[in-house]
Amino acid sequence: MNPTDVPGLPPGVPEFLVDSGIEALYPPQAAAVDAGVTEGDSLVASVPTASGKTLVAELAMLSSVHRGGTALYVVPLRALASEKKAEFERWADFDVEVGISTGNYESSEEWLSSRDIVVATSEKVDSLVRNGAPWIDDLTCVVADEVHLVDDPNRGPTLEVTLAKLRRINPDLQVVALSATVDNADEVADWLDAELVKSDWRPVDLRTGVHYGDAITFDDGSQREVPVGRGERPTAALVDDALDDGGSSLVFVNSRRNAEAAARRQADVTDRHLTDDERDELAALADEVASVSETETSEDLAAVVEKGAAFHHAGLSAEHRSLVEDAFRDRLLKAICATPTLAAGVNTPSRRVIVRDWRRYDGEFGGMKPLDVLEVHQMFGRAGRPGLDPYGEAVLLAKDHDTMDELFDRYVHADPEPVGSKLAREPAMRTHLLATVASGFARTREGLLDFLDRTLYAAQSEETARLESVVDSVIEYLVANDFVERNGDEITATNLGHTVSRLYLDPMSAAEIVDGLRDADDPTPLGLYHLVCRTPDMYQLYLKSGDRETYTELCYERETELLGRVPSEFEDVRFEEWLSALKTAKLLEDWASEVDEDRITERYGVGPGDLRGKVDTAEWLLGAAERLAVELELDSVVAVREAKKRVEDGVREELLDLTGVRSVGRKRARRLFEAGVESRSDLREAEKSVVLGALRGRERTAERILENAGRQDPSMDDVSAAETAVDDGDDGGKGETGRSGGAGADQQASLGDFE
DNA sequence: TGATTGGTCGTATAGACAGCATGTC
DNA sequence: CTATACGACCAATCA
Repeated sequence: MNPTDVPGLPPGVPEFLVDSGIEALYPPQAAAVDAGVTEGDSLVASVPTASGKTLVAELAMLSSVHRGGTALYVVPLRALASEKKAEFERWADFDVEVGISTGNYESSEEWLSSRDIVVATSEKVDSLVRNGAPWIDDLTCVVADEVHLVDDPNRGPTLEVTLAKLRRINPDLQVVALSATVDNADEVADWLDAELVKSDWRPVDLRTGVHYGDAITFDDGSQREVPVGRGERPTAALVDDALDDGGSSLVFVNSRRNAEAAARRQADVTDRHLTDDERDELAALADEVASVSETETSEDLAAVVEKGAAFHHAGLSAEHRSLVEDAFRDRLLKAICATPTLAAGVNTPSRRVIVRDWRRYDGEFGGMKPLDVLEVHQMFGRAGRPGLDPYGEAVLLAKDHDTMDELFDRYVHADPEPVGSKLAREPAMRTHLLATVASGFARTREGLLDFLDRTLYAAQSEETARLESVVDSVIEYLVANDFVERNGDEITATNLGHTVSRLYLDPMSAAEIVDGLRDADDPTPLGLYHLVCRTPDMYQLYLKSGDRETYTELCYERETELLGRVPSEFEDVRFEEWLSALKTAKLLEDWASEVDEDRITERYGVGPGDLRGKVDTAEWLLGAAERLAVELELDSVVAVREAKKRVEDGVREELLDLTGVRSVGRKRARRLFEAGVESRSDLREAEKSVVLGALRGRERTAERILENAGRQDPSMDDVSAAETAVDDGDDGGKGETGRSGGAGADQQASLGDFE
């Protein structure tokens, strides 16, 4: 089928497709068109990664827009949202405008409602529905990307419920669900009243196999010799072998530490294959990587990047990740060693994929648990770059013959697991039942059950008894915590319940916060950080060896600051969790006390990405706590707001006025303060030479800051920097800056003890 | 003698959405 | 209750 044969597209689009090299549709794409995706019919496409799913979605959305509608593209990750938005912007010439809406970035409200295509995460869509965004009612087409994630215990139910709500709001809505190949795609299609297109077709040949001894054995029985030298590791031999053919490698391992260690070893291999030009480019890239942050992670990454390899995991900052991903896509980096993040994230295809570790530690399982077939197949799916590689290879590693047989059975010749709804789990129910009541989708127990009948859970499950019993116990919980009220049969959300639903909080988090704040007289930042850290919406840090003692001690030392009653050290299982929350809270307190980033990452054994993540979540939760305090007219509002501002800017109290000035962050604010410029008004009146000195003689920066502070004459012409007492950043590892009295001083004492 | 190999022991274990209102060094 | 790999350390072995 040719693009010109596709009905329903805006004029010019088929020709545009042909011009951009798409002369014939891939078979699954043609099947989707035959099933009516461009004529408003719903569809489930269960096809391999990189087999042209995105074009199917684009055809559906373009045709829907052409008929005068608007489309929504739902993704599981923020990074994917920006990737897709950029991709869809190629339709700008056809008057199709694209907007984006995620937690950290959003096109403005009225602008968004004028878009033809909006890209958003499933949580954001859920939140938009809860907050009654008007344009949601006018949608004509929704695309759900990676719909197999309904199986995810944490986030799957959100996708499931959101799709159910969108369909209820608009019964004529066209739903296009894109899925990896799963066993029971037909059930998903039944649920969505959609046609099913199922295919194994791939544009680039994929060969999967197992390496054992000195060769890879592929699924078709063929072999490729890849001898492993004496003392050499199989992974290194495979990376080397791929490079001999001019191909890159993507290695999946099961822990961050392994990713970093393996990347160091691979770097020695990739280093041997570099041209002089590549070496220059890599040196520049390494500099860029190193300058992202002054942390060990940054240095370690730069050290391997220089040799053409990299590691990739969630401890990296967003900048690190995109630098690595882009350079790998540009074929500058020859090998990446990654945790499973990469398999689910943005598009990073590679000639060869090596799944080195196929088991991962799982605390609940109590040991090393084999990865799901679906997960491994997702990794396999990264092999082969369309248009660049003649074929892709995915290889598992076996160290003995039995393992080889097992891997063939378990992964190479196996079908992926069926996906199943996780909606009946209580944490998911808590959030979604409250939201369903609060946004008026149901007003009674029966109404709730009726709504739930539209979900995948109901479509998959014969008996509803389990669902009913979870619903009942969750209603009890919501009533007991004053989120909903019962009047006879009717269930309505209280004001508090409405607020919690709109804030997108887990009701259990809200209950914890409300309890803690009610108990609080004059809460300290640490007390508030601990409060939000022990909610289920915050992932806590692990306790490492020795941490138990450290934080038990800290817990007693600062017991008066902690909100609520400390669980008993000896009787209560919650004590452990209380300590992890304390460790996490302490990290936030360090951050809000201007401890350097590298100091924090080292002290808590986390990466810069984790630090950002914790700070981000704390910001969100403290913002929510502030709103709750306002709602309940509690005295702690001011204390919460200040604690929030301090994590947001990463500074002590006395710098908050300065960091309120645009382009002044934690570093510059501290330098200015130390030079005697202590507030926004000081900035307007201070001696210019002092300001310039504090800013290390950066004239442009100084001018910008003075201007932002509202100074009349910001010009730095003819001003020379004054000497300042501030030491110059290279502070010999002493992260804690600032000793000036006020609120900071009493905290300083315990900080010292903590070392 | 120094380099390489081989054993034990201790230790640590993937990921990341959301409100609101704007912007680091 | 459940596993495994890595790195650090130290001892044994070989050129």
